[in-house]
Amino acid sequence: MGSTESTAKPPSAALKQRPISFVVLGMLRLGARSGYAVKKATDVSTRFFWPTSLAQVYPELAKLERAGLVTRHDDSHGNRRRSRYEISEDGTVALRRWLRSTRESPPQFRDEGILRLYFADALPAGDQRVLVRRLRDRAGRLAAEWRDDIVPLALALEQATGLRYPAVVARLGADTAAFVAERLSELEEELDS
Amino acid sequence: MGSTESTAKPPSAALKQRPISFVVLGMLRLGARSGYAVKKATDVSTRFFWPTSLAQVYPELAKLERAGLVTRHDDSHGNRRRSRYEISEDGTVALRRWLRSTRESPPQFRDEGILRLYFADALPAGDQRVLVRRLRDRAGRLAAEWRDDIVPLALALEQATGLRYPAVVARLGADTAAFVAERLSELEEELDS
DNA sequence: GTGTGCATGTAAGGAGTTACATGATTGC
DNA sequence: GCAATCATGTAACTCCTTACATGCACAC
Repeated sequence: MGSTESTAKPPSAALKQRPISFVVLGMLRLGARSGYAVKKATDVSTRFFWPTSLAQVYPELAKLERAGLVTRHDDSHGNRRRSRYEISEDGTVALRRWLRSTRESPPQFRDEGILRLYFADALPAGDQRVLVRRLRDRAGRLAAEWRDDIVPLALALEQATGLRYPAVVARLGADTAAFVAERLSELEEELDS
Repeated sequence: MGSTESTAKPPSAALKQRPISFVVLGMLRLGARSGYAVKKATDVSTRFFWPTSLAQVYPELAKLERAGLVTRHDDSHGNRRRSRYEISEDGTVALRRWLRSTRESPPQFRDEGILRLYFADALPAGDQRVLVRRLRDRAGRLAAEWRDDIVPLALALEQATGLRYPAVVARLGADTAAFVAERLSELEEELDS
C-alpha cells in the first residue's frame, strides 16, 4: 500500500467561485473521501438542484488541491492510482464564506415536459389529455423517488451524524414534488369533465 | 418599404429536434412575428422553464427557414434588415409531432440557493437563519412575480385568443412558487423556536 | 471466470451565455 | 435632441455532457 502525502500551499491560489467547487468541498465535509464517492453522494442528494459528473469532479479536486482547499493522501495500489481527500482548514473557511455570500447564479430550470404543456393548445383535446397524463405520471414517479429514496437516506444521515440540512432539503423537495403531482392530477380530472 | 418573400423548400431538410426549435415555432404560432418578439414573449412565460437568448433565437429562425418550417417575409427599411416570420404548414405539423412525442431531455434544475441550504450545517446557528431568511425572501419575490406579472398576462392572452395552456402553466407555476415560499416561511419559524 | 461496483482520468463536442456591433423608431 | 425600445446578428467563451480508456476487488 502506497502512502505519501501532499499539502503544497501557495497562500491559496485564488480559485474561481463556482458552485461545483463547493459541491465537492461540501461533500468532502460530509464524509466523502474520493472523487467517486463525491459523485455517488451527489447522485442521491444535490443531483436534483445541482447535478454533477465525474468529468467535473476529478478536475475540480485537482484545482482545489492546488488552491490548498483540500489535502490529498496518495493511496495507490500498483498500477491503479487512488487518492483520499480531505477538506482543509482553508477549505472549510472558503465553504463557510460561500455559504454566507449573497451573490449567486440565477436559478435555472429547464423542463421540456412543461414546455410542451405551455404549447398544448396546438393539439386536439384527446392528445392534450395524453400529454397531461404523461406529465402527471412523471411527476408521480419523481415524488415517489424523493419520498422513498432521497428522504430516508437524508434521515439516516441525520440519525448517524446529526446533520440536519440534508433532511430539511429532502423534505422540501419531497413536499414540492408531491404538490406538483397533486396539481397535475387535478388538472387531469378537470380536463376529463 | 421592402417586400420580398421566400418559401424555398427542399422537402424539409431534417432539423435536429431541440426544444429551442419548438419554443420559436410555438411562439410564432402564438402570434410573435420577429425574432425580437419571440424573445420578448419567452421572457414573460417560458423563461421559467425554458429560458432563451437572442443569440439562440436568430440562428434558430434561420435554420427553421432553411428547413421550411417557417416562412420569412422581408421587411427591411434602408440599411436596417428586418423580417416578419410565420409558422408554415410543415412547421405546424412538426410542432404537433413534437408535442405528441415522448422523448424528452431530462428536466434540469440548478439552484445555488438550495445548494447552500443543503450544506448549511457548516454554519453557526445565526448564519443559518440569515440564509433561510434570504431564501424565503427570494421565494416570496418569485411567487409575487408569478402572481402579479405572469398569471395576469396569461389570463389576458386567454381572454383575447382562447388559448388555455399558457394560463394553465402560469397557475401551476404560481401555485408551486407560493407553496415553496410558504414552506420556507415555516422552516424559518421552526428555526426561531 | 465473470459481472458489478469502486476508482481515475482525458478528449471531443454541444448548448447556451455574454459581449460586441449596428441601426431605426417612438415618445418625452 | 435624447433615451428607451424595437430590431438583427456574430464571436468568443464557459460549462457541462458523452464517450472513451483503464484497472482493481469482490461476490457469485
